[in-house]
Amino acid sequence: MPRKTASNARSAPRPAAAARGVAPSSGETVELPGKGHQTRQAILDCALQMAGRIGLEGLSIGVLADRMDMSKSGVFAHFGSREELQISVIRRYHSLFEADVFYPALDQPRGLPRLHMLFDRWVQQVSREVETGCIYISGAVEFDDRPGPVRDALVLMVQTWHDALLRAVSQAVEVGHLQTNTPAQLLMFELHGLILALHHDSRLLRVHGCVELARHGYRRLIGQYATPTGMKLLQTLCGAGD
Amino acid sequence: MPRKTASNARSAPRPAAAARGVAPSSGETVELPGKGHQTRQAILDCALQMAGRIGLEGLSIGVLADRMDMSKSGVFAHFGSREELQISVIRRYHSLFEADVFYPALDQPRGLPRLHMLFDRWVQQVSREVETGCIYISGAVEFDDRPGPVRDALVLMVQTWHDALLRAVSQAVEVGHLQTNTPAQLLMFELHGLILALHHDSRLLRVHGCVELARHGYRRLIGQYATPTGMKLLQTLCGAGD
DNA sequence: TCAGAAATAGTACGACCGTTCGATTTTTGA
DNA sequence: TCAAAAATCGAACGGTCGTACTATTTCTGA
Repeated sequence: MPRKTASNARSAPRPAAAARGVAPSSGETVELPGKGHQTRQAILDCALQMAGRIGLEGLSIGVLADRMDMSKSGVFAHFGSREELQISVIRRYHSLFEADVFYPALDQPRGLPRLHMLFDRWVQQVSREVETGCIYISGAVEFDDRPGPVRDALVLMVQTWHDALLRAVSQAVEVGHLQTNTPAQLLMFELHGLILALHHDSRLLRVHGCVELARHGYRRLIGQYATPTGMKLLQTLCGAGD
Repeated sequence: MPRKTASNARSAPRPAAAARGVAPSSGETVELPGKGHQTRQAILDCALQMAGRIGLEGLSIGVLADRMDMSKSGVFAHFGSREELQISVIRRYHSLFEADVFYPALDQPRGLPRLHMLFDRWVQQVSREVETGCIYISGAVEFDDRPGPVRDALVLMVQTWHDALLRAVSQAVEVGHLQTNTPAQLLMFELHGLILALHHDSRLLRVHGCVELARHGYRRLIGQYATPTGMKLLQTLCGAGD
């Protein structure tokens, strides 16, 4: 394979319009790179949906091409390798996750209100059964024992999200909604556990009302660490009941 | 494919020694079905290890045959189909799980002592990083969207284990270690979440000390529902320090 | 011991996989 | 408008997969 290497190195980063145009002259909705970018996004959306059902490892360029009414090589050219496709799917999920879960919560004031919205939207994201499953969770299981760039990309995204959540917890302590001796890392661990159990029970066991279980767990958890100020807020945020 | 169907129906349930000899004349360690059973078990152990790393979907009969120094068809004949192999692996994991986690805890008295040992051994089982990963957890993610006999088998095993754990919680209430108003289902959900978070953080993020996080979470969780009697027991079981 | 049964090997098939490469169509910008 | 560039196609390759079928070896029990 003498010339294959050179050719491969060329085709991988080059294909289609890879650059992210961030500042087009006319407006943000007009894509800078032209039509290639559009189809690439469409392919990614389709791939994301597939990956949510059968996993990143189950992604097949051939099946993807069929669903897109394109040729295999046409789809392939946008990514240059299956690995790049998988990474791109992860990145796409990340940006959708940010848009649906993270950014909206920034409008809430720091402390429990923001933390509450982060968790609430996280729950919604994970419990949407009809739609795309959570790539973070399925990817974690698929790639925890598979070193390589895909795993690296996944770890980066998950870590970023966890860091953001941990920051929200710390802020809740700073503004006096949670007690100063709150073990932030443990709290994060437990919140994450609630989400994972929700994912498991809703998708595998099809348990009825597991969304409520996750929410109750959250209330109990936060209630244990909340200051009096935080408790009042918590009751307002969660509505009536226990 | 006229005669293929008949031949297929024959080869699937027949191959090797399928029957489970439960009462051999000489002793329990002497296998009834002969040599076929031995190699079948050896294949399953190898497959279990592979599945723990790359998942049940990643299992390949060819690779399995290589590792066993056998021919593909030789391995294949023991199961009749890939699906049967996957199901057999799940069953094997289940019986190992029972032996390592469930049965030892039955020696403990009902209530918190037994529940504690169940959770403790569950933690150990999941956090063994070098060894086989947890098939329940990886299988759940792989098959939650894939109907079929493999999924059915998996759900059955997981459900059985959850039921057993729920029984242990109920008993802890009955013997007065946990308060009578303990929400058993929620407690189960939270315990399960701790395990899932442990699995995630130890394997994907490689977080140091996440076993301790899971144990702390457990202590906090049980502590919240424990009666005074239960609290004393809990402190004894967990050792010193909060 | 020796025939019948069980276990294993060998080979082949068709399907799908990711990837390459040259040809062709479509889009783009001066 | 028209040539250059980008996007897409079509065909083919080597590889792996699960499975079927036949032949051979190994075990087992009367």
